[in-house]
Amino acid sequence: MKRKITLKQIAKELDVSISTVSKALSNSKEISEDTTQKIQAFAKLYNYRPNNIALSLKNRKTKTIGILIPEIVHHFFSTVIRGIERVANRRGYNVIVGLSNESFTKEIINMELLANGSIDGFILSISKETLLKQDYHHFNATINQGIPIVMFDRVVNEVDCDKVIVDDFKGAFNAVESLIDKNCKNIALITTMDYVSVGKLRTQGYLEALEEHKMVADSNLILKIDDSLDVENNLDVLEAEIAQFLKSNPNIDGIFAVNELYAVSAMKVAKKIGLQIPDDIQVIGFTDGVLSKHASPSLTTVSQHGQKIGEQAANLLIDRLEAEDAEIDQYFSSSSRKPSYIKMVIETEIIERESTK
Amino acid sequence: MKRKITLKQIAKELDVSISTVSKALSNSKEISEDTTQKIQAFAKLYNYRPNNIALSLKNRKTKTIGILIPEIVHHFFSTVIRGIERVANRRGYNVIVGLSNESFTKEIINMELLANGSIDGFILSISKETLLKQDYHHFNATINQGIPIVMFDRVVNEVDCDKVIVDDFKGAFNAVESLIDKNCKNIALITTMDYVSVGKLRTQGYLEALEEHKMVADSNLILKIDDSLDVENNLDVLEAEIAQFLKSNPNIDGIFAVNELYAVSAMKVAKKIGLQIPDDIQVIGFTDGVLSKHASPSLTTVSQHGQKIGEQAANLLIDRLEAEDAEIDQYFSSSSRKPSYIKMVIETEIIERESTK
DNA sequence: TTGTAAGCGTTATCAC
DNA sequence: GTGATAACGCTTACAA
Repeated sequence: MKRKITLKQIAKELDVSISTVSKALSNSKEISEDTTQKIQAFAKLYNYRPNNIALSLKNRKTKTIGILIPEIVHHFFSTVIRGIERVANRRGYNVIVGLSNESFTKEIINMELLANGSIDGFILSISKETLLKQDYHHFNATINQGIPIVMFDRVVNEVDCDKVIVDDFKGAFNAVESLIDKNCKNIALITTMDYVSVGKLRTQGYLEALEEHKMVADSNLILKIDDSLDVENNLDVLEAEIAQFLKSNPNIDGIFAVNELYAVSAMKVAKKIGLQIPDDIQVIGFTDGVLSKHASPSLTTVSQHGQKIGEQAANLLIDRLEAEDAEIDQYFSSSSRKPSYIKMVIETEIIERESTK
Repeated sequence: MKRKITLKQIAKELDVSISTVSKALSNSKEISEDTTQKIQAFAKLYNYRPNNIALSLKNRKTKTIGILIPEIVHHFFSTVIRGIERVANRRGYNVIVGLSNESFTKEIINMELLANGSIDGFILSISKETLLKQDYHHFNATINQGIPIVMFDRVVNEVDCDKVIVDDFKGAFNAVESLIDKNCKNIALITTMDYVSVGKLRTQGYLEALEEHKMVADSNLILKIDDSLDVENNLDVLEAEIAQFLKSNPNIDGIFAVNELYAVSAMKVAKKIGLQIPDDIQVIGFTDGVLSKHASPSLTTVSQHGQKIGEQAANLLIDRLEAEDAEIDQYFSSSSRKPSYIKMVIETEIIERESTK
């Protein structure tokens, strides 16, 4: 077993100094043609690669991005990671992943762990518990330490940083409007509790669309799912709730659900109680995942373009990191004026499938 | 913006030496009660945290695991990551993710990138292109450098390392046997090309089960999908192929598919051509993902327990990493005898749902 | 009880 | 053209 070779060892073998080796390998013209040749050949032979950790320590930057998300077994989030990874890789960065598992404490622990030198900046989406607690001090603390953050999807005004979001409001608005266009008269909403900002915004989009079209919002047609039920693993509970809801509102002829699972479950229940989709009832979901594509009938959805979100977030973060560098080079000071942050909105798009006419 | 504080700064502020600070913070009893108190208070006030990178350099270990997988937008792989992250975190490790995107070259690049000091060991699943090329030198090179690897799911005999696999053969065998028990007489197989080892093993399980029950395998009943078609994004092609297959073999009354997508697509097609599931035709898939759970009818599958795979892989890797440490401590040499590797088999389990009787 | 110094692997500055 | 030295932040013999 041959451990990785270091500059020191090369220097010793070739009987030159470490700095000569270092310079030769970076093609410095301070070093003679001859020695450079010799050293490079030797290095190649022994497959020399500079040690990342040493470089990180020296340069005070790690060239790695910390991703902090609530959950990874999740189509949207993993799509975002793929986007981040893609541009990170292209721009010479690595990606280190932490999962908060929707927990406030785990979010903080993970954050502090990575902030101690392991990463140059964060891309994150806030955990539900944090949103509920409305305690964002750890984000601000991190930013104050000089570690930039880019938030995506679940973002919050209380933290001053770059953000990438989808237009949840407009996405929902368009979805509901499209149901109206398709002649739905009694459009139901299946949503989450309000503290999840995206749920809230989508609800608002729903309400606004109705209003815009002079339709009265009926609170009976709004079903708020208590997701503390861990619905993902209690499908029966979810379906029972929806069944109850549909039965007590037989006039419903359109459903807008704020996520894929709710939409698919609604279709399932609707079929069970004998409704034809899309003839008796039309359904649109939010988030374009595997479920939508493969459900039967396949589900019309509002696509969030997760990969694009990830790509934009990564570009935003890396741009900022590299701008910092430039600034330090130029002014020998990074503590100058307060930076202004960007809020980037990714357009949603309705993907028409079989669940609507 | 206050950058993170270092030992040096604390030392200067408190007018003591760096080593005194270091010792005080680690509660060394070399240092007087008094100074320890003072230093710890100060450190707490300024929220001192040791710099990970410096520690990594000093200790020559990073306490981070490199995960290298073909794809992240994938239920199985993300489940495995979740498992890895869980135990890694518990045992004080971080997780850095690289995606090969099924490409040989990207796998190598990623591997070399991370192997230069960024990680202590790898957990990986081999890309399709690598399997096709059968070129595994980069894995062996990494291991020879003293960086341990744990492979999972897509593994290969040519590389000597710890492995965690599911019993693809037995899983398939059991699935087919269960179809036989449920009175299927003409069981079809929908599988991948042979170079994907898991596809091959599952195919063997299918054949063996038939044989064991004195049923003759009919090559007409085996459909091999050419996944260079990028079937995931060409559902129509896939469904057309399956439709063709089912129509030309109307006697099929049971289907075993080596993945979820094939199974769900088969159900869709079957329904379209008027077959009742499970009455006319029963279906079992492999890999228990979201699709299976939410398909209608919901799909009976062979569950792979991805999270458990991840957990075992992480434990295996960390055990080995920490065993190395102990060895070095004991013998001042790690180049002793050749280690023996473990191949851990995770049992599969059939999850009965509506697609079988 | 405290401090000095070496070392982890690099690069950059400066001297020879 | 080459090499010594310092520095990145930390730990740990070893000296004082």
